[in-house]
Amino acid sequence: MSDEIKARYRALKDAIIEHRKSYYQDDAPIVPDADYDALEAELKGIERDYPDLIDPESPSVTVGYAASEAFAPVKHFVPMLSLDNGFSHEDMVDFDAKIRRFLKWPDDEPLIYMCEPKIDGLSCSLTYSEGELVRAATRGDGRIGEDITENIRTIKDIPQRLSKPHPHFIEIRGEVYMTKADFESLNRSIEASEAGSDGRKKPFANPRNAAAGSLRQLDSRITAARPLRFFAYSLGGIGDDWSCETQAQLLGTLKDWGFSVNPLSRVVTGTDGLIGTFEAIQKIRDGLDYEIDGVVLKIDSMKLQDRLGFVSKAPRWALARKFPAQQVSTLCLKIDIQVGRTGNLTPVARLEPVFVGGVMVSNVSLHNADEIKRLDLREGDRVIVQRAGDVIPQIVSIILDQDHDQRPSYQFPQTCPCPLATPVVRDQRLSGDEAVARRCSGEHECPQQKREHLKYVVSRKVLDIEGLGEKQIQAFLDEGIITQISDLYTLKDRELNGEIALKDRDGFGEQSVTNLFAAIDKARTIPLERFIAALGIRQVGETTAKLLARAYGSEAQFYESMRKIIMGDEEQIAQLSHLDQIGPGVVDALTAYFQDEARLSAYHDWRAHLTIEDCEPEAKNTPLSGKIIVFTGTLEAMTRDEAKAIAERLGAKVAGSVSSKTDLVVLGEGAGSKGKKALDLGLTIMDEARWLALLNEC
DNA sequence: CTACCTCGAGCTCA
DNA sequence: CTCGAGGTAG
Repeated sequence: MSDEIKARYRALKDAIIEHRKSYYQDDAPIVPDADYDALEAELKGIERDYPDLIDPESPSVTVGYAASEAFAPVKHFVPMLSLDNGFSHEDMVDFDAKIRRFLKWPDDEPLIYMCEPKIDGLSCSLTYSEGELVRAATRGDGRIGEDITENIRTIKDIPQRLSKPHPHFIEIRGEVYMTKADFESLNRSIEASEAGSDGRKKPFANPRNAAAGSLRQLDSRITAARPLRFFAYSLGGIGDDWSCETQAQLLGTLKDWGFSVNPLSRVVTGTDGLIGTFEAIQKIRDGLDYEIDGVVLKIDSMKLQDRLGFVSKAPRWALARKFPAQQVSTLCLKIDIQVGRTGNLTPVARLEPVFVGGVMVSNVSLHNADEIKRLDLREGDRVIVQRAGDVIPQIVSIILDQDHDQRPSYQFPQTCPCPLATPVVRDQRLSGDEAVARRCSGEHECPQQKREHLKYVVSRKVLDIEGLGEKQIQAFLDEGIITQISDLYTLKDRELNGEIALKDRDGFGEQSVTNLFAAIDKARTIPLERFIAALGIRQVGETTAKLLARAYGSEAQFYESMRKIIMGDEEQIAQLSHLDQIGPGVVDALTAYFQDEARLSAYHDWRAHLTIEDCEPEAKNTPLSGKIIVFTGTLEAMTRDEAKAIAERLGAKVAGSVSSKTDLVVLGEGAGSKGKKALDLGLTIMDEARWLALLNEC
């Protein structure tokens, strides 16, 4: 971080303090309010991007301007990652084996792990500057969370100030939770009071939701009245004046600083230790006064953690071993078919509502017809339901009762559930057999598909038209106010010339109409990738749309190329197929879309109302981006796996063998034929020392 | 998939 | 006060 930013930060801080003094104490402001606001905004921006700069005396910290600050986005200094999940002892053994392989760890030497109960609460990151709590944030997407500092300050388990000695800057991570006992008594008091002290009259569904709800409170006095607690368990960013050797040592230090750490955490040896501790914790689970959903296993040594690093979004050195999901039985009342925005048909089981894993479940996706066949599920069957992988409920099996055979086995409908009752079809796979998924053959004619498509188009992901939700869209379609996307853009004119009267509709008024028109006007300009995604071409979701947008750059290019492709232009087809991640399925889907007259005309109708922004090709940010690298021979400083992981993190691809497509060959000790081949092909070659030097540059 | 909080707007009744 | 919508969490 540059000294300029530090200097600017200090200057801003001093200026704001000065201005506040003159405003509040002398009642004689020396700058206009707007200028003052700009200073505060700039300070806030710097603090957001560089949390380690935050001075405990900062005006943003010392004065509680809570209301405007609540839930503002904050960047984590170090991202908050998720953990890989394990569901069996075997997964734990694999976890251990993978680490051994990666580290080339000697077979006769067990690894040391830390096992900690996995608290079922909300993860949270606390920033301390010079030992003072200056910022608390939710996890968010892992990179950017929400500012909940004022609410976190009300939690008695969390020290406002760290005991000494402490680093000058540190991010501490942990879990906010509520004990079962506190949850019960909170709910009792909510039920007892006519309208609770904070107005809430519905009891919470489970301790985690109670904790989550309490943290999202705008008025931190309400949060203060809720019995929240906190267990600290890890670090994010940290100043270089402090370090520790092991996770065990870290937990000890966290305790010294004044945090609660979970008393059940244990250092164990090897897979026997992992399994034993997991089982021990599982045994006492129900007796604990807080909910846990598994055990987190971590390599205890920080040095090894560093060497192991990360795979995509999760550390290689940790595993969340989950307890088996709770299972309950209930009745399957009915099997409905849902129509997706591209016409995919998904069966959904409607259940007699049942309490599983902390919530009432009444709908469960059945994914496809094969799943129903596998379960042999029939309407009226009793079923076993669980919430898998934390969230999504699923039907595990049916309970075979006497009447099961009497009930008709489930027949996937031959026609779409929509009023048009269009025939249901299955796509041909390239291999010749049929895909499992069924689809409505009505394409955009199908009213349900149309509704889903429109819902998607107005959603945040595409046009981001606020105020048009499910209800209104359904109503607009029902009454023919909108029949296709382009009708959105004529709403305003039609309102003005009296053709329609939105403002007289139920739930609409002067204001809603104004807001809606403003939102639609804003949606006249969209980026190419959103436009492509919004077309609702099968196989083309957000990821593929982005890929295509990058490849073609502009709508004109994209359209021109598609037009050529449907004419059978081999060159264009080849160009499209050669894009990374684009398979024949996507090519087919694009072809089908652009050959369909009706869809094409909807395309043009919509296009006519839009300004479509070109797509900038992504900047190559590291010297290794997109390069194909081959390692050969024995590397000294790191294992092959590590080298591969590092290279991939920098955007390179690692190949197993040398070819003319290879960009770079790294020669280790005793390199053989690959090195020779690379020489023959005249490729860029470097030894390990050069490679390490290159890494340092990245 | 469900639960929870917040917000804006409209509705209702004094 | 009630409703729909938007957003977050796991």
